[in-house]
Amino acid sequence: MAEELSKTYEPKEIEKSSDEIWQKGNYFHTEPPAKGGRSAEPYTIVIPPPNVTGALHMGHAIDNTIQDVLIRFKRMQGFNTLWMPGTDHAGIATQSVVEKNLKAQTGRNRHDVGREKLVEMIWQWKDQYGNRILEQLKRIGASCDWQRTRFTLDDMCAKAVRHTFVNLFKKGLIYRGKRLVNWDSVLQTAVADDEVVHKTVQGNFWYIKYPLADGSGFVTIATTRPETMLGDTAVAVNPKDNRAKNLIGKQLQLPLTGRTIPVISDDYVKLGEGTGFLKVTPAHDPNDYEIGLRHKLSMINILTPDGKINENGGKYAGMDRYAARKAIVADLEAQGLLEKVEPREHEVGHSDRSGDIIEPYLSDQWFVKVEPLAKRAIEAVESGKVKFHPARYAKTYLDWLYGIRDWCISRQLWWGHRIPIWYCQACGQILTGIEDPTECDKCKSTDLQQDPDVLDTWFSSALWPHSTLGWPEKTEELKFYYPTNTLVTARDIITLWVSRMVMMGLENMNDVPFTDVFIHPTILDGNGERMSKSKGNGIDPLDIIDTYGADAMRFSLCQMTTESQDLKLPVIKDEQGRNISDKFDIGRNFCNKLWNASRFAMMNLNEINYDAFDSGKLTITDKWILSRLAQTVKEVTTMLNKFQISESLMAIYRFFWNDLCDWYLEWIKPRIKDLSQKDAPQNVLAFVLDYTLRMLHPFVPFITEGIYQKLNEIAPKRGLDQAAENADALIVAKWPKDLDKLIDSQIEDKINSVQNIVRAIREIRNKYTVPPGKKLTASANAPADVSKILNDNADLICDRAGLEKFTASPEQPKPENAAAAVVEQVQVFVQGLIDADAERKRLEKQRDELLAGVKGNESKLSNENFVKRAKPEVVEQTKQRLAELKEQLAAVEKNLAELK
RNA sequence: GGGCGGUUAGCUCAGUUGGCUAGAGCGCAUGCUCGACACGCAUGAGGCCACAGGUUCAAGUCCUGUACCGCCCA
Repeated sequence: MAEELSKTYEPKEIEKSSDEIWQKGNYFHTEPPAKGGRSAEPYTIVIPPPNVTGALHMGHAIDNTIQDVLIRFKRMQGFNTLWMPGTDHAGIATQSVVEKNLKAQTGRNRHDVGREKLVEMIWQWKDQYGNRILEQLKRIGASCDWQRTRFTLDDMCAKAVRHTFVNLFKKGLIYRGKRLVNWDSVLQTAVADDEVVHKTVQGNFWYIKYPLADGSGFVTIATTRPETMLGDTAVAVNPKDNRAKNLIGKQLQLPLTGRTIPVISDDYVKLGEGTGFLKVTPAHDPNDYEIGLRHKLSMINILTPDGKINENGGKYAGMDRYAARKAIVADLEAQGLLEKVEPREHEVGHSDRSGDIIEPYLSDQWFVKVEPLAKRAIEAVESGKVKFHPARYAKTYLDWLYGIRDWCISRQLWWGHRIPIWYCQACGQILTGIEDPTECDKCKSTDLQQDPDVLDTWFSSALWPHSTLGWPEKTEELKFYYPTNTLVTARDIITLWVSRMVMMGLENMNDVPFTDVFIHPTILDGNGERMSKSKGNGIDPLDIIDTYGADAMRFSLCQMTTESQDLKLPVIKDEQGRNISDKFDIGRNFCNKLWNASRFAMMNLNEINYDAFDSGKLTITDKWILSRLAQTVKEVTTMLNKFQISESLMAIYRFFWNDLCDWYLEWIKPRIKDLSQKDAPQNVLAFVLDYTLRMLHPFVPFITEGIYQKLNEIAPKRGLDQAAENADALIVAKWPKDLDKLIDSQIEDKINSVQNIVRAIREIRNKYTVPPGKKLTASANAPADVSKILNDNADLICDRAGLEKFTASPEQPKPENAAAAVVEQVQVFVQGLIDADAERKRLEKQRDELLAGVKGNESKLSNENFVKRAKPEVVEQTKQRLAELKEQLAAVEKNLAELK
């Protein structure tokens, strides 16, 4: 005999026991059919690899909950499902954490300890904290195939990176060039465009005079970065600028340097803006760089890698760039060349990682020539091979790819995939290869030196969907699971990662990496701000799990996953001072309700006898709940396939709470205790509970698994026409299907009428504050067909409305001292209630509402154009509606008149 | 500067291709310890759908503009 469920829902216990069941059954693991796996259609998701030394935050929680919902749904539908987990080495983030620690603990920097030692330290750090986040993901129930966990720096991924680099290099798609890069002077590395955040800062516009070399006057330029004048190689004007036209070609004396520079004309200078004269510093400004190329200007670098002025800065050499700015301004002022200073707000790029102001900096970098790759990636989305959900995000992706620029892939870091390029020290030849070269293929020298830089982390992440499956080897996994199906991620990563995966997938595999991209909302705090550690407004998912339970958190997150782009979670503090949010109440309340409804079921299913059950003898309520179940299954299945996470969950919520708990469970209470009647409601209840658990399982896996196990003990045989196949565990139970034959709209209409009568009577009871235990008598005046339905189901009405007697008939007059209500075509009379004032108030309110409805519909119908142009069925509907309203109005008015 | 969103009940959000009296959860009010559940039950109050125009018989929904908020790209 199975024991009863505990009185209150204890998430911790059930999370533990359910997880044990899943581990024991090894249900998360999968193999392709060629290696003994289930032969079924594949369904694959690759996890967006979180930072290996990161910690779980709400973004991970929602992202991975959604992936788990999809994977569990597809697993139950019978697909051979693979959810590939893993982590990303996060080059800059990880290295800078270790460097910071090193500095704090020993005062040394990376150059003090050297490359080999530092990399060793980072690996140690990774071994200590790496996978912490994966352990955390397990707590939210992520059913990843953990046996396949990958890391972007592991051998399998490294091999893919090497092959990709060499292939692209040989195709001429990787090249080295001197380019202006975004330079982070603190981390001393180039960073990608997308690692630069633009912030508005308060600065100045310095107006500086540049004298003409012939002494005939001067021109004035304005700049926010006066120190860059040390690298100026021209001053530009717009060719159509009449004031400046005659100066084109003349020489200027560049102050503080002793150099002369020409005045040139270039369209880039906008007419009528600023002073009309633009200083050109090709080595330290992207626009000036373009101008420099057009006019073949020399490019003078004035900075050292750590942000100081270099030897080209004359007397300012060695000064920090901001100290130099002060000194230069002071010197200009002393020489009378500073015209004025204006405070000015302007945009300045800051490093996402170090926070330092980014300097455009001319240096040798490796680039991927992206255009040919981008072309195919654009085509993949435009042709519909890759679909975004919601569809509007395709535009973000396409806009970025249309305007794409070459991708700087080298990083001056030590943590990452080292660039597989060697320079021959004897002849300068550049070598690469799948294997490390030992001698120069040109001069046979063995004096080779590898490029010190590593690759951008996104380079390896871009390969994730195929590298994790074993590419370049033609593994069974790769053959079976690639292309994957769905990628679930946030919108801020569409350009950075999604587009690059599509490009690389097409390049290496000649096929897209996934067919659907689901973009979920970004989680913000109650003020609409991004959650972050520094702001202290972040919510830790583990705190939520401790407070509410993992299922409650999942439920709430899914319930909030609509098509909106942001998801606000107002933050409150709990007693321990932790950040939580009462938005999770809905999930906790739901889980508690599910637990208790199941408890009720278990308490009443002990004597269940499947063999005595005759599905031909179902009552109207049995048929009704089965119809509602079938309808819900249909909707949920459709919606989940369209990524409508919230809508599908809420459909189950409404079915479970508003149909099953509010009505069906109450209606069967008397029957289930009656030995002569109990077989039908018990078996229907077991069946409905079973199927409800199945539908809910992807969303709230722990609690549903726990309840399912109990159900298997208590009611091992269950089903309708035949006993259903029970699974050992809910996680591998079959997703409900083929229930459409149970949908019966006539029965649903009948029960709906019954419910409306019950609600009307309850309203009267409430208005008259009738004690809940007091039984009343009620009657109804209704057309013959409706009367029949109501009389047939009088016991259902009496049970739920607290009546001892209910009868309906077309001739029923209003009894003395009765309160009256009008519902659809029915007048309900509740006897023995005699508060004329309250009654009048209630009826007058209803009369006013009806009157408004009548007027509205009448005015529509008196409009010729409406009758003429609206669709006939709409006109017909309106007429019918008006007739109904008028009828109800008449009934209400009659009742009002009789009150006097 | 360019692009994409958002603005609906006190709060957080739904609202399919325009068409019954615009919905949910939380919160609020009133009444409820009847053997599943007070993390609950019943009932109720609460909306100029940001603003201004336009299209249409009909606009929360489509179009134009304005304001504010957010994100992405430069």
